[in-house]
Amino acid sequence: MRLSRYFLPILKETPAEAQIVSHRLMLRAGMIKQASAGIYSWLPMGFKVLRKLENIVHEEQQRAGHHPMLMPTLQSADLWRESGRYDDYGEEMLRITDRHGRDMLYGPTNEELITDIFRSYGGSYKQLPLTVYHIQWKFRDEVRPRFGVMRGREFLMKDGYNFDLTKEDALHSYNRHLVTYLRTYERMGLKAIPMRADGGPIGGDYTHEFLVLAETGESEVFYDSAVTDLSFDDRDIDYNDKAQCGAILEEFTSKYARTDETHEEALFNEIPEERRMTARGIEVGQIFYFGTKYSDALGATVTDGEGNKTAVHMGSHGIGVSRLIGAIIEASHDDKGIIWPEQVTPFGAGIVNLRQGDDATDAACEDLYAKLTAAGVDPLYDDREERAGGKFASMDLIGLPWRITVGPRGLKEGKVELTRRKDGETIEMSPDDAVARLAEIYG
RNA sequence: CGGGCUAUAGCGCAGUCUGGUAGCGCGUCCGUCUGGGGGACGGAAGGUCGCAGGUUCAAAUCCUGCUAGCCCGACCA
Repeated sequence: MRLSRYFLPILKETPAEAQIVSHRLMLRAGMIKQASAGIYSWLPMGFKVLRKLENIVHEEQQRAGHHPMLMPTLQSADLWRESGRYDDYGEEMLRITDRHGRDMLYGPTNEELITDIFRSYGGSYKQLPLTVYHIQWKFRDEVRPRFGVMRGREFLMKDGYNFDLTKEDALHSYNRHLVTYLRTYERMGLKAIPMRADGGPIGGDYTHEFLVLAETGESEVFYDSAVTDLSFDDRDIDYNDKAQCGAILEEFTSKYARTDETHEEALFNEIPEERRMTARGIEVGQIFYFGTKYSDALGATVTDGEGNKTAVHMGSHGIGVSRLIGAIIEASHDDKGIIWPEQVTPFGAGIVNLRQGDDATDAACEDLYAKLTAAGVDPLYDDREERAGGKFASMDLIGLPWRITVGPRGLKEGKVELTRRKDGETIEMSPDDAVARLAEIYG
């Protein structure tokens, strides 16, 4: 992409409403624009990152055999009356009346709808196990939306639902989801720690939240430092292997790690003192096993091998996809701007032309742009009539992991500079070497 | 939902107390010089001062009502 042709409204000054760093940087980097309280438009670069996150979620869900689908944002109140949650959910649920006077709602989650779908076609245990999911906009009418996309009212969430014949099978689904989540967050360059959680309005005894450690996190967390040493490292997983998934759950959840909601001081104090950590975290996902709560309420049954009707065991699992962008920025930035992990960066590298209009420099940049594009690096070429300082500041702000700096001085020696955003490390090399290097990084 | 606050040009702000022809910085557009970390100079465009009503010869400014947004707390993916 040529920056001169892109829609990237970079702000030099911070809009007054933004308090936390991810919100400020997202506004300044031209990723989002507030439409009303807690509701945002996603501008091209923000949308690009959002799509990348969605893709990672899709890939990891489908790798585990979960099926993508799409349910509507608007739902009928009838289903929610049937489950009893129409009244329980309270003011957070946005209620709407259509022209016929029918009560509708903008879905805050989809347990009812998916259970209704399942029961409509259900019947045999032979269909099980089944896990379906979708990535769809949700609405929760927060009393006080804030922090940009971190606590919006409208937000993009991946929510998945598993249907199993027995509790044992459903717990395997639970474990399997934990594994997919570990891998998903790792692929986004995030360290998200599973912590024992509270069921909340969705309910259920088995539930873990995934938290990204960050100073601005909304939850206070308590954990054994041994959990942050754990690393998933792209293991080869057989998602049907109950023992393997169970072992991973055991490995990642047996150490103490809890939010303030479930924290128990006595248990915490059993950890050796030097490993007792208190910090703040951003919740980016949660998994639940809630048994037959919804299948009982809504009559979602299957016929088992002996001809008896039995309620299916269910679980649900969510990832706050739009919130993740905020979480990634909170976890990865400096005073100059965002520092994107390579896995989710909107563009693989930036090309900074220090002397726009100089024939040799322009030609070198064009050549780099073409080669990087061909190599799949997806470069952003800053071809604006700007001075060097402005271009550097813009690149630092939007936070692409790599920058190629092209100027007449270096070109005389046949060199450009390759700079890593994370630490500013700069190496001079030939343009072709820079292309090869980036092609390898993103290959 | 309790408490606090804000609304003036695309963004950040001053002007409001004490009513009298709406300003600054950044950004934008044009030109010249410049050219490796937000450069200089010259010129230009851009505002029913959140909305409605009232007081007044005169309202961004005073009064009333409304709307939107922000912050702290309680609550939440």
